[in-house]
Amino acid sequence: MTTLRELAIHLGLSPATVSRALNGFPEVGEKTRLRVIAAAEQLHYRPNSTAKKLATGKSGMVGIIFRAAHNLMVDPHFLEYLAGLSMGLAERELDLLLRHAAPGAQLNSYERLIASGSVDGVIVSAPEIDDPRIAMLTQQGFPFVVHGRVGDDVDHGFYDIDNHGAFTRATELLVALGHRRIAFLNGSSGQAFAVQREAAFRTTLAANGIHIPAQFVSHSEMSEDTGYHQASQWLSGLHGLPPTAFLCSSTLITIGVMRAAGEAGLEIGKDISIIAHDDVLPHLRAEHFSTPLTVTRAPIRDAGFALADMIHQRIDGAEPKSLQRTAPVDLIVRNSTGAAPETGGQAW
Amino acid sequence: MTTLRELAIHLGLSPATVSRALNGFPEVGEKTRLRVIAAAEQLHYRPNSTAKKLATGKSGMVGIIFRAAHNLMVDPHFLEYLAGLSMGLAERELDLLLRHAAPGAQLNSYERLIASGSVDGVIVSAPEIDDPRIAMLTQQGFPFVVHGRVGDDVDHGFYDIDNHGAFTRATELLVALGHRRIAFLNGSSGQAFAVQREAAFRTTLAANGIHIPAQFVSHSEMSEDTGYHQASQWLSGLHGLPPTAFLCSSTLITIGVMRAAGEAGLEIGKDISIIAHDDVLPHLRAEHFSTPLTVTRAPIRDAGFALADMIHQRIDGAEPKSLQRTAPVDLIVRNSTGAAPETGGQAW
DNA sequence: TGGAATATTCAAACCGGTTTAATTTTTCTG
DNA sequence: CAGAAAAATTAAACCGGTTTGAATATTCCA
Repeated sequence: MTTLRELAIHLGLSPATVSRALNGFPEVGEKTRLRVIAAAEQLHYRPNSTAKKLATGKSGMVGIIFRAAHNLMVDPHFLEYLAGLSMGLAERELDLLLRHAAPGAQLNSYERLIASGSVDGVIVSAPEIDDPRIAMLTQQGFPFVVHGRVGDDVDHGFYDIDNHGAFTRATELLVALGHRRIAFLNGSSGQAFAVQREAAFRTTLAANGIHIPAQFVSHSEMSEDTGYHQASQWLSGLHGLPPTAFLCSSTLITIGVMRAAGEAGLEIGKDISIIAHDDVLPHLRAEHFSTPLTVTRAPIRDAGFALADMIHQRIDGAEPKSLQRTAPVDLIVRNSTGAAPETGGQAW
Repeated sequence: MTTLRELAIHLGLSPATVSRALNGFPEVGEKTRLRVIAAAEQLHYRPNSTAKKLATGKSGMVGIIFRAAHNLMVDPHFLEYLAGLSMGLAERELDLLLRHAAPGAQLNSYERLIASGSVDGVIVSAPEIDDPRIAMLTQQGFPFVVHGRVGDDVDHGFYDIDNHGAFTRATELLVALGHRRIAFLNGSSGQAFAVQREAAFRTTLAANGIHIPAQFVSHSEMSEDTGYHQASQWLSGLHGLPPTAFLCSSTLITIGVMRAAGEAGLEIGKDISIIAHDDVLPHLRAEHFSTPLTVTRAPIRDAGFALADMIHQRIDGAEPKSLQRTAPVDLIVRNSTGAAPETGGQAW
């Protein structure tokens, strides 16, 4: 490994000039700069990133805590998100520091990460409404951006999709199709997005004079399993008349719902309608399901990409308030929705 | 941010002693050590990781290049793998540096990563048979381990599953069930694992006197889409008699195959048999498919976990040859396999 | 109690860059 | 061509730790 000093000696220059030449400072003579660059190239000189970090005080890294545990399923959406994030960061010459922390150790893990100076900024994912991580980061004044919105007037950067608009339109569509018994399979109750979606759902139904009993709104981790079990239970009719429509917070849940519907002998789009929110997992394309799904669509990869830009700007001193973005969501009608069956007229 | 120097002044000690006290060196007096630790605690002292890295020459990080591109699907297996890796690394106080690089820029990206001194070691994923990354890393003498085996007698650490054994047994099962027309949906032809699996497949068939025409072995990215298209084509009969059994290199491919079979009106496990390799994606459980799948099973998360230990040992100077492990694979028979239909007796 | 052996502590160099302040070289002006 | 201004270069300090080699305290033994 060639060091800057060696390179300087080789050129008969001082380290200071070499450093400046390589970093494009204007006070270096043009002929000198070319000489330095050529020599650096020839000797395969690569500045030691650690030394650079120490001297500049910038680590060139953005941290993200990977919430996982031995028996915990990791959310596949996270990968798409990570893809967007790492691509966006790479374009800005930033690296991603990925550290694992068990669910209970999240806050402490963020604290240690920033106190050690390993990263210039962090990304907060899957925030809850009064997320302690956000409180801590705000209090410390450390650069961060959030994936998701936890309030209308916050002092940090965030990227979110228009959950309210999306779930309002989805609910309106079902109502327009004559559905009166609509069950909602939502994400975990603490999650900010789940709260927004449920508010949109309830508001829209209330505006149409429809009441949904509490037991027909479920909150759980979004997986095929939970979708299957919840839908099976509802369709069994043991807890009241079965729903005629399902609103699902993810396509993963929907696979389970479709399995349950299939076992119950129901035809999707006819006996039962389904709308899912599609974060766009490339290997799980809602348009290719046995019944192509009606969805509210917003690629989660875009979120990662946008957040990469935001954290970069934030690190460079941009005002948090200027880094708040809510992306629109498309409602795409396909075959999984249809008019409510005649037997569906009776409300809960 | 408290620095070591400040802490030393506060204690009336030299930085050297404080450093030693905190790092557990034996030459520090016991009472001094306690005093230092208490003060560090009280002043919330956290050693600056960058400075530590520069002084020790160890970055405490392991690099991995994330192969992605704007229009490129990222393999969902990668997330499970990453989960295992980051958990294993966290246990060893190592962080993961994740950097994106487009498919064509992989080698250069690895070179820059190691030349900059950002990481102490790297993980090589999805190797091909004569992988230039492996050649480069070997030549540079840089610590690395590989996920997958590229040869029988190599000089680097690796973790692989017993692809040969798994696909031998899977093929034997199909043959024993009377199948003579077995199609194979394999991974991309360059991939090391795909080569191993195909060798096992062909060897086993040859031992049983069965010949499979080249067009019934496909090589592609493993997704639902490719599985669907390939299986549809084969089942159409345009390219020869349709297969009576499918061997699939992933459960993702299998979803597509099942869709194609459904559209062709075939009952899985009766009209047609399927065996998949299951890397165990928690949100896509083969035992929960509409027809529970017969699989060769090896959780890919285990690979990440094992590789974390290996790269740690390698960084600490372990011999590469001592870090080579091949994990066994279970064959689990469920409902997607059955006796070949009478019409299936004719070989290709 | 003196001197050697042992246990602690410290000053200073070092890791490999960046950056400030000072110095030397070159160019411009009268 | 002298002197001032501008351009180019450098020495040295610095980022915040670790580590070597020397110095100081303490303990041990005769």
